[in-house]
Amino acid sequence: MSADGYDHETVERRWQEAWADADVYRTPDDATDPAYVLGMYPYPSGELHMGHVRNYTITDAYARYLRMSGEEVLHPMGWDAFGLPAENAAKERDTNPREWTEECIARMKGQMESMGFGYDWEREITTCEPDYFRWNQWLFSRFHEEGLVSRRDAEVNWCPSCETVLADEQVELEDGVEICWRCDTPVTQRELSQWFLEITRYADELLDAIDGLEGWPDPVRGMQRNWIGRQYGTRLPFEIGEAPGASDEDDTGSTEYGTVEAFTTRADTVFGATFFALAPDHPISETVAEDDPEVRRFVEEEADPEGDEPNGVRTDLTATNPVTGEELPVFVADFVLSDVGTGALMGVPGHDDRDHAFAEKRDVPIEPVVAPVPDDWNPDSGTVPDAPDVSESAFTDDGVLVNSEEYIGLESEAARERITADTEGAEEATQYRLRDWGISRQRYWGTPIPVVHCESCGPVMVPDEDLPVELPEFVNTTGNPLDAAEEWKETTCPDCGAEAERETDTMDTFVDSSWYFLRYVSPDIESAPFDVERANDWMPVDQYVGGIEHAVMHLLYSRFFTKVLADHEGLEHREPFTDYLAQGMVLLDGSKMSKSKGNVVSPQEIVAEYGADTARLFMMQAAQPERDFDWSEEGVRSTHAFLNRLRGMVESFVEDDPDGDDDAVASYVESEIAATVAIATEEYEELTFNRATREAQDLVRTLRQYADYTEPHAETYERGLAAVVRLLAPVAPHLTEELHDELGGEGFVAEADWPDSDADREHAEHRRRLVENTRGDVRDIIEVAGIDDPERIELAVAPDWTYRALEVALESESPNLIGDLMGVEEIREHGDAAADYGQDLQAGREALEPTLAREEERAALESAAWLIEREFDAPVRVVDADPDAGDAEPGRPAIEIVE
RNA sequence: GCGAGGGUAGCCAAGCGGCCAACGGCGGCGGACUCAAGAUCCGCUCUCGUAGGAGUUCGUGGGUUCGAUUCCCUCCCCUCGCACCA
Repeated sequence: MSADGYDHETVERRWQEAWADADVYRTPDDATDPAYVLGMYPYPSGELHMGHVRNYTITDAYARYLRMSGEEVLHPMGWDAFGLPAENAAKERDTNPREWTEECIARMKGQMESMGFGYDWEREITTCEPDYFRWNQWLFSRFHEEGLVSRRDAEVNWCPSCETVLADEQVELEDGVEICWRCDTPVTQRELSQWFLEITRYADELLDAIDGLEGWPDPVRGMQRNWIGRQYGTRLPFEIGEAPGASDEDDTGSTEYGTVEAFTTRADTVFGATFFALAPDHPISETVAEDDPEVRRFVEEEADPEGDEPNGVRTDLTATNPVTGEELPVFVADFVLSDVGTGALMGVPGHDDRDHAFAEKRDVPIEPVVAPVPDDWNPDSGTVPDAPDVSESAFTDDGVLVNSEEYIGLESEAARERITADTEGAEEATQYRLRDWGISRQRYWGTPIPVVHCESCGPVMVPDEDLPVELPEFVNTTGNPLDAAEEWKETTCPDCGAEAERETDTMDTFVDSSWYFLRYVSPDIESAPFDVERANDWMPVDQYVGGIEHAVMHLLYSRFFTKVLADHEGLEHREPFTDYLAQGMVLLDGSKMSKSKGNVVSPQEIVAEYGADTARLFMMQAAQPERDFDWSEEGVRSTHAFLNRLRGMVESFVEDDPDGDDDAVASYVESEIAATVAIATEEYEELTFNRATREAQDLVRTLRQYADYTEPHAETYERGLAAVVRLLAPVAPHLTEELHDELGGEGFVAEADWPDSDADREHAEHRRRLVENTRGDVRDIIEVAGIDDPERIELAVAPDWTYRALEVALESESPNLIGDLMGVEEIREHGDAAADYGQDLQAGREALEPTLAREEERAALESAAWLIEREFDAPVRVVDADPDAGDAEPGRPAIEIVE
């Protein structure tokens, strides 16, 4: 391939070295509020894949654009270096995670450099290094001090054979049985003491502040809102007791289980409650199960919270409806989840689909208590709509209350408020779907949780001066290697000095990534995780780019950390990322590239064959950054051909300076250069590199046609080439660096000034359209008239008065224009022509648009005449139309073709 | 089920009230250049017609409007996220 292309390898290496030598991408510590452009740091798997290349080309192109525009730029890179894959790889290869990770990082860093990504490597961070993760530990202690850390039991997936905890992704489903991915042993659930960060305390702010994240895509904002899932409702107290006669032992037990609160968003349906249900692991269910074999059997064997069918078993208990006083049967049911609401609910089969299904199955009464609002509903009329038929399916919308005693006739919303206010013990309550963040991981390759367990003091934080708690040497064992590291575990209690044991869990790696963007600001600081003052100046990240798969967790955790740091560590920003771009996927034949499917295009191979610039430019022009697109070998080749052509043009220009005149053609090219620069700049601002690069490519075509048509004016032509080189520099940095050099440019193009242009985009687009329309008209006429060989072509620009008339028409508000038009002397004097044109304007009134001014139009046509001459091989003249002929209009010259 | 985003010519894809038979690219066809191939350049590429022109189109069916690919509603399909969430 390089036989007919340039030697990209040499070119790329030359400039990569030159950039490194000159520290082009360094951001000095004394920079003032640099533009912070950041791509999500990668997990060091060892291979850069297309998704990475796309992600980092976007940030690199944007960072380069900003740098050329005169901004100071912060564009760092690092490694999300902790995580399970390294641990597994180490086991397989009989090495240790550290070595493995280091090798991967070295390899990927080399690949990044070969792509020409301009990072400030002085700011590189690696989360598995003690210099980094000690601050995870330090932050954990700060969170603890602020009461944002708690420890409680939680269920985890446990493999009895491997003796380890499994992440959800490591549990496979086979024939409905959850098994360990490694040894196929059925997975069990285990309660372990886990550490939690109390993100729920920030739930309201995390939710409400989403409204302010205007630079985030709406779907992501929606996903976060959804994830937090705030719901307003009512907490209702239900007295639980044994049903009369259910037990012959005693009659006193009607309140022996006390009050259970149930959360509901539909307090207006409380009169329709016909049963009450408890989660299988609710304390009362567990107590009942001890004596009631049926309940025990259900809890232990039948309950299937994952299944679609609502199952349940009736107990001997009843629950007293706090509003009606009615005694409701109590079920233990598997669709009631202990971590949703209070783990107990009132069942309203008439107005809830799931309750309806359950009621049918267990033969529980179904009562309608809310009716649809009638079309002609008048709340003051005293009439009450008929109750709906809910025997077949529930009516789940809000409506008007029926069968609800004193609340009959109220609309749902009002009824909820009244019922909540009137009922003793009821109160408004807010529910969240968001849970506290369990960060304990029973694994080796992570940040040790800095806690010591002392028999008398309990869990005690490791004092700051003893941080970091480093990892012991890796041992290949079945369970958690930290558990096996006896010597490491053994320590003394920081409080009482007694013998104690270290916490053997490590932190979720999302902790690492929740603040890494702050560490780049001052990667070497030894006294704090980050330099607060500098972070206040440099943060937030102005443009963040990364995969949509992190739309919830990583971004939410980062927002949470940022808010905590703002509240307690002097950070003056409450949000980490101003603008966030979720880049689309690179597909192959319409489906996601994946190793397991074997449909992968390796960036390394593309770079070897076509070069980094081709790979980068192809990706950026293929689609908008947020869109998925298909990888296409054809597209890559045509991109490569384009770069070669551009290089050829620059070379022949340098070898042999043209000496054409600064004529009309040159002025056309000149104005196209200005238009291209203006439009491409706007597109770069918007990160729509596909449109920006298309503009640059179109300009190359114009320049080529120019040189093809005539001997170009050297200065104009060179200005065009230089503009293209700069406009493409952010995306194809190596070749443009080379071409910049060949054109005699000073310094690096990477540091050159972004071209400026005083062209107005709208004006330029009008001009382009005028030229396009005129060419099309000429083409039509030649075709229709059957002209084989035109002798000359005349373009007659409409007379002055027509422009005046258009102007009047645009401003006029009267129902008929003609009067307004005829009120103007210079129009009226053109008699029939004016009347005709006036009719046209009136007819097309709603669709009128301003055009170029007459002189601009004339100049545009004169400078574009060569395109028509070139196409039809006949001389073109621009003339003034006969002022009374009426066949030319603004934006539409009259065309005469002489055969 | 709920929420979000989509469905445009052979394919990808822009347009998001009048310049729309609908930008651009790919593919296809024809031509120029070449000994030839490639690259490059110039046309054509919904249907009928030599052409003027006519007809049928922007998921489906309605509606608003002088006028809809563009706005509103119904339904169908696709993608993504959430989901026995009380």
